[in-house]
Amino acid sequence: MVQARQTKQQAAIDRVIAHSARPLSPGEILAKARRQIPTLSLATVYRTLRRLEESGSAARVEIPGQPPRFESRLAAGTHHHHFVCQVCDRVYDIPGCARGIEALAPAGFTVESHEIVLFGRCGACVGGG
Amino acid sequence: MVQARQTKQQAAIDRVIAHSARPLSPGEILAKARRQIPTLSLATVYRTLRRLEESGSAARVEIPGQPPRFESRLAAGTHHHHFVCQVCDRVYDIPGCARGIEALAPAGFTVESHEIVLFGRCGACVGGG
DNA sequence: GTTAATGCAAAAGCTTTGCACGCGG
DNA sequence: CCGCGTGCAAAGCTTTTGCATTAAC
Repeated sequence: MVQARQTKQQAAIDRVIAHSARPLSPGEILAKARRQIPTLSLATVYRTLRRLEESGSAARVEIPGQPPRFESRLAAGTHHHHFVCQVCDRVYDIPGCARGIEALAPAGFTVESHEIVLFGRCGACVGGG
Repeated sequence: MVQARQTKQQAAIDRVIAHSARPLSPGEILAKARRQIPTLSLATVYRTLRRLEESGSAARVEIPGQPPRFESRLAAGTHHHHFVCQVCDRVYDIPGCARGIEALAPAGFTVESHEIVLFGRCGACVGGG
């Protein structure tokens, strides 16, 4: 059912996400993609992100208290979590995962997935007091 | 510094949160509090929630992908996390916490706080297939 | 009597959607 | 050519804010 057309807008958005080392918000994606396609609209960014998300090319990253961000599935790889620097506001990918975290669920509950977000100071901001 | 006036709106909102076993959204809080104060406005709910949050009486619970909810500090007690049932959409408090979770942070990073959300099926929904 | 808090409504973000046109296949 | 994808603008939602009034102290 891939009636998807390979438009340059979509390609540009895909490229922006793939090239980013960290999850980007729709606005950031728009700004970066407009360097390639100045007429790109925010609506198209949202529509394309939804499509990328559904097709599995991009993953939505929800940081509590912040607007949604998106990252490339390719760049992100597999299961991982996120670290939010409260100083520079950057969001980092964390490769590992806490084993046995599902044991936290009450008896009789079934855990299907989980989300872990660490807040603190990144390496660049720890030194800065 | 406490120039706060003890209004019945604030008291009602506080009561609603304190009596709830799970985090409530601003809209839910408004609906419940209006049973006591029919003229209560949503704006007041937001303003009061902000005050309660600042004073430490209430805590904001951010579930990724969902609007913010609020719970009572008193009811919630201390450090805990949340379980989101993907069937009935309820949010449960989880008493425990994964020890050593801060070790996930990259070297040189400082962790100040963290957020854990489990997704799955609650006890009531596991049986329902 | 002061003045913080409220209620209404308008405003401000962010995200979605309707519609006509253009481009991809 | 056919119709999906785009761009624009308007609509929807949630949250915030301005202002006059109300009520707490």
